[in-house]
Amino acid sequence: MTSRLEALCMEKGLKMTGQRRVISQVLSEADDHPDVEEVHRRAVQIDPRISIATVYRTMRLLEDAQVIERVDLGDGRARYEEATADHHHHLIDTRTGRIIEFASPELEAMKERIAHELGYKIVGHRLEIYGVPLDDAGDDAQDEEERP
Amino acid sequence: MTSRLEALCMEKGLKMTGQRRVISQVLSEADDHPDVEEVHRRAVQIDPRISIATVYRTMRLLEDAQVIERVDLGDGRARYEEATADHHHHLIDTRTGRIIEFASPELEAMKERIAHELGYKIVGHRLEIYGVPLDDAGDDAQDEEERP
DNA sequence: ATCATACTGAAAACCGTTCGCAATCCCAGA
DNA sequence: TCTGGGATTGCGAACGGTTTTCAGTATGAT
Repeated sequence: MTSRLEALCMEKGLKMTGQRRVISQVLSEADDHPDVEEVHRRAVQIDPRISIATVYRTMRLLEDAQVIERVDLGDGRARYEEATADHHHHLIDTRTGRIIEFASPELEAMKERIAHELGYKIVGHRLEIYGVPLDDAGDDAQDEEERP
Repeated sequence: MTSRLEALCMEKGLKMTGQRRVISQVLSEADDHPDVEEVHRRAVQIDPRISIATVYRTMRLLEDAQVIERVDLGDGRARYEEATADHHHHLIDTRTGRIIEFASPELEAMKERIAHELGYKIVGHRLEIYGVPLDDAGDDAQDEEERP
């Protein structure tokens, strides 16, 4: 069965090897933001003969083909998500590591305006919010020592 | 002569060694966002016997003491700036690498609101805008291939 | 001045990522 | 369907930024 991303790859004219098929499948099924190691872990479960180097190479390939997008969440390793048309950003739950995506047209407009005021045209941007759930934010939220 | 940051370090009760004094001086005089290697380069000019390991250690120390702040501009290495009371963000000129700081109370409020709507309390956040100058944005700005 | 303690330099270890190379695979063309 | 040759792979080595180890040194409280 050909996965969503595999179809996309073929559309883009990428040579479809067994490894790329497996990685595409893994990424199609992922609903989180896995890093390379995690993608490899999942890929190996489908076909044990996939090396981490190939995962690295394939992620870069898919990124260049704009099939996936790299997300730098400041934890020192690259994470990935499927490429989407709309710009969105991430709220990271510092307690659990959960990542919540959100979009805000107003925010986009405001950034656009700020850049313009500074004499610049935006070619890219990223916003990350680190937070703790409101309900249990009372205890150690104040001196939560994060190194984002 | 004791530099601004050196005074701050003493206030915080940090043991002031020769190396820390020099690094504090370098950071006090910096008006840009140097990475560790750059700080080391400048420090060595004042006292050649400072090792890069000490710079790494001192930067971490000063960061933990909230004397300086680490800025991750997505270029794979840590950059630093003096800690400030107000939250500000960075606009990076992708042509020249120039970094422009800016602050926007409205932006802060909007982020606060967004996080709140998602049920979160903000403990940290960062926004980076990558852009090109408006005046010469016409040529290759469209397909500027950045990997931020 | 003394001394325990914290700090330093140098080199090795680390971690995520990329590269070099020989072996292997994919697929356009026959 | 078979084949040839460029693209892709696995492995291990290399890489760049950062941290650590360890023996030697400097600091500042006494």
